[in-house]
Amino acid sequence: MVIRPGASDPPTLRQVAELAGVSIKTASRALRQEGYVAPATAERVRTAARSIGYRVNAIASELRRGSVSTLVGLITGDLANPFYSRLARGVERELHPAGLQLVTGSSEEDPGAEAALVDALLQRRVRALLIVSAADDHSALSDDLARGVPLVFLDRPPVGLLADSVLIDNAAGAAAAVRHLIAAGHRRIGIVSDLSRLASQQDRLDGVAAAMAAAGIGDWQRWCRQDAHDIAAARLAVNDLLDADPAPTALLCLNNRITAGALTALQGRNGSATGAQATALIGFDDFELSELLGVTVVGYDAEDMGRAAARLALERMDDPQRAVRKVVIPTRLIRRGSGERAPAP
Amino acid sequence: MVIRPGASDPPTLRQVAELAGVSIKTASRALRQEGYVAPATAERVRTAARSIGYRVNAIASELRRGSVSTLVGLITGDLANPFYSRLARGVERELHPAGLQLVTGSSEEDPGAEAALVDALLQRRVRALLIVSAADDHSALSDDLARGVPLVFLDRPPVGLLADSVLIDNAAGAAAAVRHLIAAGHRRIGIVSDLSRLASQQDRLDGVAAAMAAAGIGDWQRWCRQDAHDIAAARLAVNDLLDADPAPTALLCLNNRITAGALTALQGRNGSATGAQATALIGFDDFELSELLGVTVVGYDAEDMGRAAARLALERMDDPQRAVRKVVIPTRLIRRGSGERAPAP
DNA sequence: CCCGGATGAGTCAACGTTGTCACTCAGTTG
DNA sequence: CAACTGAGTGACAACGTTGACTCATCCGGG
Repeated sequence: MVIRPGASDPPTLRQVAELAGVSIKTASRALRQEGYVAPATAERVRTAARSIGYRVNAIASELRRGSVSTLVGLITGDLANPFYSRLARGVERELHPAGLQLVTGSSEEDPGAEAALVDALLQRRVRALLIVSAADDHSALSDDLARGVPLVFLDRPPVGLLADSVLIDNAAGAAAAVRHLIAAGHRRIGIVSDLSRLASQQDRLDGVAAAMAAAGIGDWQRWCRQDAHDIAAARLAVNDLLDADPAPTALLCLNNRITAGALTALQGRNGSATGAQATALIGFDDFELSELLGVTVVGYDAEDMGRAAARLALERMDDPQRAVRKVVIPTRLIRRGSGERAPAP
Repeated sequence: MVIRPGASDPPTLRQVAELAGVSIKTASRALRQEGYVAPATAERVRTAARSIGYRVNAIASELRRGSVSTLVGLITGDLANPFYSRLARGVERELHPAGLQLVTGSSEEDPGAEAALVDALLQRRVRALLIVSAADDHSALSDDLARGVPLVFLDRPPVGLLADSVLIDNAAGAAAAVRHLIAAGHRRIGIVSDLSRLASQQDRLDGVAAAMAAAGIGDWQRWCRQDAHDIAAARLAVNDLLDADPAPTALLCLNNRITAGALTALQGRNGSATGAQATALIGFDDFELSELLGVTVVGYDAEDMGRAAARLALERMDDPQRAVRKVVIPTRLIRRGSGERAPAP
């Protein structure tokens, strides 16, 4: 036995009851305001509880009530990415009024780590699981889904599984951006995307392809660079594109990190990321200070995505049998200058 | 009784044991790799567990083992603020190898909401509680602290309580910024700060006062604006300052939101936030794209703060009796141009 | 050949709470 | 005045897991 001075066990209901001179059950009733307790007794119990700093043991309480916790799990790729943190805020704000709490975990985009997290959260009997998945197959979760654990896929659709999801209208947003650039006179448009295995990136590329095809541009893939997963890789990819001959006159960056990398690359070349002579630029995902930088983006409300996902989860808790739903978050082209530049003559 | 088709209870150890034809305890031993189980038996148990999708019930397990969860609580003001989300990432990265999980909650800077969150997390028997507190008194937590719950205060020090903390070297950072501006020739320096009740803001103002005094500048408070809690308020405050007569020739913004507001205000006035003729500017807190914008800042490593806090918590779990520690995160003046501009003639 | 230790397995209680049932005692009703 | 009602209270079991025991068997050494 290890002696840990200063570390004593928290008070239990039994101690409160003894102090108040009642049975455990009466103490429980008094604290939970169940009724059928004489006002004087209830007051004695409350005083006793306060005096020893009693707090119900949620672990015991949950076990007794059938192992249903008040926790909801959220798995993302990286807590510090503004997109994910806005998602998280939306989720949290929607859960809070329902008395639920958020447990977060980062997969760092690693399917193995993600599976381990899912497992840990389900062991903890979370009430629902919201997940921005890095995995390319989710059939392993079908048992849990069948068992009634609300499962909501965010940003990337479930594969091999029928579950609720909240997705961005990726293809439409990317297509609109391409059309916007083409309308400004561009024909050579550099496309930079993140990991090609991510469905969201694929969808954006599909949108690009559709818009290019509609405009009769066949060789766009010459100026397409994929798998730029961090800012540094994006910068390299953009520099590579701009060194091509002929170089693209416009850039479309398929997520916020890539846009940041592109801005850095452009600044390195022109001395200014936003100079009037610079290459036209549209970024997918809005970002802080994008307005200040005059960057045209394909925006959407990330916090609202989180809220929508949380709502889907809450609704499924109420009715496990309802039809599977897919919420599509619309995108909006926000013109700020960088996407409206005509190609250099 | 409510019928909820499709929602069945998750499998228990007892079911695994029955299926494998062993006792519950043997099943437990096999799954937990405790030893003293014949290889063939262990394999039968594992197969049974897999076939029915068994997952230990962490709630029951934790109760049995003394109500110690593997959760660590983190309370911040706003999940989506990049400062907090970096903190969270640091915490999470340090906790993960220790097998602990992060539960997050936002107080929205409201002491009442914060108290409710603390209560909920302690009811859940979190292993430790990390908190960026909006409250101005923490003596209510002394019971829990005495009971051995590791409590770590982040960014803002504990009041009325002796507990571990991780603080930024606010006064030194702010003083360095002021000295830097003075060295560039400025005498009228506008200061904009967030809620004055926050200790971190007070400390930064103390640093400002010290540096001003050392330079013999006595009337600096003329150009000091407080309680600018969001970007819009900061923009207003900065505009107000720049309309003063005489106007300040430099600005020091005491957090990241204020800097964003100031940049917006400057852009509104000059057409460009970074134009060479603009007012000099230094921001406290580094931010994404600050390099791109050429903004001089007082920076520090927020992720490292989170890691340090998590480490303090882990160490206190090992030794509840160790002396209270305060980790001070150093700041660094990062010169990017905006803080090096001389006053307009 | 018997004893001691290692191995494999099972029984039982307990963690702290809450749902169910049962009991007591006033007060009311017929 | 017996039967009934309901407020107030308590005893007990159970949630699912695991630690502390116990028990049987087998094997090697003295």
